[in-house]
Amino acid sequence: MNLKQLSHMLSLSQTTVSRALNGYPEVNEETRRRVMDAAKRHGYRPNPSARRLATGKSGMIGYVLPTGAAVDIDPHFVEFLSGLGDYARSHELDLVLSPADADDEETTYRRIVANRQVDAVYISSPRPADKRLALVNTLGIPFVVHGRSEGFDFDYPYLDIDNEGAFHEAARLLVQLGHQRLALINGNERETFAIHRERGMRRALAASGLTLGERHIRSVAMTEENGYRAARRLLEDAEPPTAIVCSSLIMALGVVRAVRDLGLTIPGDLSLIAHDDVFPWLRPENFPVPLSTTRSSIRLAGARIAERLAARISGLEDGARGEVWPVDLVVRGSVAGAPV
Amino acid sequence: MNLKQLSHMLSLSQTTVSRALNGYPEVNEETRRRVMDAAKRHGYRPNPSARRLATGKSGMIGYVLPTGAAVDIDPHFVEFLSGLGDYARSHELDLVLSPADADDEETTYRRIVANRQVDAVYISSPRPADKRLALVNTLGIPFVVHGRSEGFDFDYPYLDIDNEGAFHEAARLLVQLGHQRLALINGNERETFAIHRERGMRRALAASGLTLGERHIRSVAMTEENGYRAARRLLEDAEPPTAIVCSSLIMALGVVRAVRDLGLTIPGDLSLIAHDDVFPWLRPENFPVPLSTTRSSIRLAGARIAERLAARISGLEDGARGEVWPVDLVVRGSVAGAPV
DNA sequence: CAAAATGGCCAAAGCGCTTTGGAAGGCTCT
DNA sequence: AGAGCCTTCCAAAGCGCTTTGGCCATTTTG
Repeated sequence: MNLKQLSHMLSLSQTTVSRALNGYPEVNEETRRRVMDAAKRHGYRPNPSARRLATGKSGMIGYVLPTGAAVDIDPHFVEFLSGLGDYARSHELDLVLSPADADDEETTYRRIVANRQVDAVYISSPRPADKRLALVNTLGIPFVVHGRSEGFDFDYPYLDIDNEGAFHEAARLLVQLGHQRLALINGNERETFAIHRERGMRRALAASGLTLGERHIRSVAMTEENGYRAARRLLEDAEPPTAIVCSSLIMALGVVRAVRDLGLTIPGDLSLIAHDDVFPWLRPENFPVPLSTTRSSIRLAGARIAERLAARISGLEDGARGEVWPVDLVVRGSVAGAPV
Repeated sequence: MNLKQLSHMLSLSQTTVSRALNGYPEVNEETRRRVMDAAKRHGYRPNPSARRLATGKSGMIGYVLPTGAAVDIDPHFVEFLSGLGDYARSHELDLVLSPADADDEETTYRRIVANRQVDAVYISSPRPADKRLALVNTLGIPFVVHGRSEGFDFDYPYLDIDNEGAFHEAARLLVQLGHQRLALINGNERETFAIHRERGMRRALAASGLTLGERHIRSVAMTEENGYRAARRLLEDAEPPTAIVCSSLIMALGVVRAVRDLGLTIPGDLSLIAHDDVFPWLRPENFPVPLSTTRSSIRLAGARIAERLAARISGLEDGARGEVWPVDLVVRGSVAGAPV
């Protein structure tokens, strides 16, 4: 059933039927009702390919997926996707993933924009002065960034959590509990979120005249193994930290293992706070010692980003509105006063 | 730059240029070269929307993503996606995720087929007599199943690992080490892979006159917490198992925690083998006691599925070829002879 | 009361490809 | 020499929508 057939059986022109269906004003309400009714009764659905060709709109949102033999997709991605799906499902919005060589995403961005394959894109894990941002900005496709970049002379729409504030609060608590030597096990130091977390922590320490020595920062990919290694190096140092703040739950698993291997205890010898993106399959309260966390659901962020992308596509949102979500600090058994 | 312009500047008809570009035989090799050359020089790329409208082919593969407030996307999905991307990247194949209400995926399947949004789909985590399989089979869209179903009177193309064999081998090893009471912590019992694993284990036990009691099987969603709970119930039983086979690394984390909480040790009091899908962020060799595993890279499976989907789209593969990959049994410190 | 504005509809021209149904020219073959 | 056959190319007809420009009848306006 296509438009031609439908309009013929209604004895109307394609124009009128099309307009009626798409809510244009220049059609009689009575006629519109007739059309709507017939369309529903015959299960008419406009052919998206044809509509795309005519309008240039695809009704899909895009994501360029960096891939490569040495590239692992972040497990957080799945949670983000759940959130995106939560929103997209009820709006018949599809998501197209375009795999790209991680060393050359630009080609792919250009392709999907030139081909008008998607109406909007989102960008995740941005870095300062991230090229992708500058690119999509000049390409003129609607987008929303999950996270923040830095060092641009233009504004852009984003959704980020208050990483700096979160780690500031975490460190502040530890300092108040008497800890003097704190350490940070961070994610990739080139990503903005990691920079912000470090900044927040430094700020909290500085407020009490403390500093974060180079030896007390480790920036690594977020795996259990890296968490373990980082913790070992920190704890086997001549001046080991008495508290660690850690950028992910998965790394925290490694930290806990290292602590155990060294015959230390949490929170007796070491206080630990980690950031929790809220995975259904790994929960901080179930750690051997319930883990204190800075918590922010990445799934909710996914849903919100989908919502904003949809809004930007339909013109309901414009401008460069940045949105920063506060982060909860949830205190559990893994923090205690500094050992004496 | 579109076909019209290109053909005009070559003083050729659109027909000829189109044919030259798409490798049809009825065009002079000399002309074809000229066309190819000009196309490359001017960076001509056929408009996919137009091509879609004309041919009905989209050049994309689809996946219906079950979502819902109570539905979590499997973290394995991300690894699978990495593999898919490994192949798709070099073939300019995009993946479109269509979020669907987990209780009604049929509507979405019908939509994407009716709309010709994708050229092929893949189906994951099938159950016996899975409705989706019957559906796509009748809808007539090319597909490949990741995993296997059961109880159909038609064959279908799939890629699966030898779950039954893997768990058979794992259990056989444990029996040979003298274990008499084995337990299984499985995934969702309604999914085929879980059924196969249980079957494999039962077969191994039966071969030695042993059985797997109802109390010694737990089927749960694969989270750390569920692994913990299942292990506690098993180990606090009047007749606790001396060995556990576990369907995922994440659940194994919970098992290890339970063992510890109960003051037991691995492998002294309990031998443990888990299935490893090969996550970059959690590796069995880094468990407190290196974990024995049945191992199969889900990422490689993703790449292979993408390859087969592409082959089916282009007609290089047809029929209902099923492909079953063997699974490695990797023995590490977590298994030992049964306690005396 | 003529002129202008409005409401409701339509025919046809795109959108940029692929594909059908020739057609022209050169060749071989009887 | 004419029929028949390749080879190589082309004009034009889709694919199924949206949108432009206009038409007619009715209503409003000065």
